[in-house]
Amino acid sequence: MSKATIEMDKASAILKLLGDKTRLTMMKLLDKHDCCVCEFVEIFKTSQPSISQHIRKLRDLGLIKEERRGQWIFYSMNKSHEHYPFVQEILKHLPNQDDKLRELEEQGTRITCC
Amino acid sequence: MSKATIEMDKASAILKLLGDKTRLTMMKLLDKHDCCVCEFVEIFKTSQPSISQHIRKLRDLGLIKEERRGQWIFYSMNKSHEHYPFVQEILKHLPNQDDKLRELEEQGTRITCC
DNA sequence: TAATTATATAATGATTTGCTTATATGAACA
DNA sequence: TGTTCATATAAGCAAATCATTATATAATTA
Repeated sequence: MSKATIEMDKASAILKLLGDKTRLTMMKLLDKHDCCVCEFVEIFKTSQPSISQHIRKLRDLGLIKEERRGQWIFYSMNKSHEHYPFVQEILKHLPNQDDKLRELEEQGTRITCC
Repeated sequence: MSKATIEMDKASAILKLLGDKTRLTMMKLLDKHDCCVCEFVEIFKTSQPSISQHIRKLRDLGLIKEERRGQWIFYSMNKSHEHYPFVQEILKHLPNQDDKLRELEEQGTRITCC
């Protein structure tokens, strides 16, 4: 029997995390691309600890996965999360954020770092 | 031309409001029923000012409408809000909350008040 | 093995949030 | 017209949030 609905506690916790512009943009990006911390630092023009803390919240809820590749740690959407369909539905309504990654590529920042 | 996506600022602001269990439940209820403040006070077992403040936030973003009916002020979903489809999509994933209103009816609280 | 790079965690502080109590407003009714 | 009822607003406070700086950890490279 498939899970049609989410408990209210779970739903509000997820929405709370997505209710921050930085995290919401991260999630939109992660839905299509794996990213590492240094890329987010570049994109959001903020400190590395700040990014790490946003990531931790998303990871604590299991929404994203972590994978070390050598020196770097890559994050990706956890598409097998119980409530990924819910998250995906939300992300679908948001404008594509790929321009942010394209900027990095143009700067060479993407390649340099990861 | 229909608006397919929401600006990130707008989306995160909406999600932030929905990221609170009380407001999320209110919205789920309001999607099907008009309610007045006193009903919410009963349902959420909290103070009237607390409910009023949650309502104000939802109203400030234009997500709900206010209508005075004599002594009472009724709130309802603003279904013509630019981003109502987005909100509705989210609410669709949540469990029905009608039992909360049914309880009020059984207590007589719903009828008494409104 | 020492220095560097990428990231996480800890500690701190300013801001925001969400509640509470107290008070104001506005309609209804006796 | 004064009292009551429903709601809003104001003020105050504790807890949560989000950034920052400082430090720790773990892999890489010289």
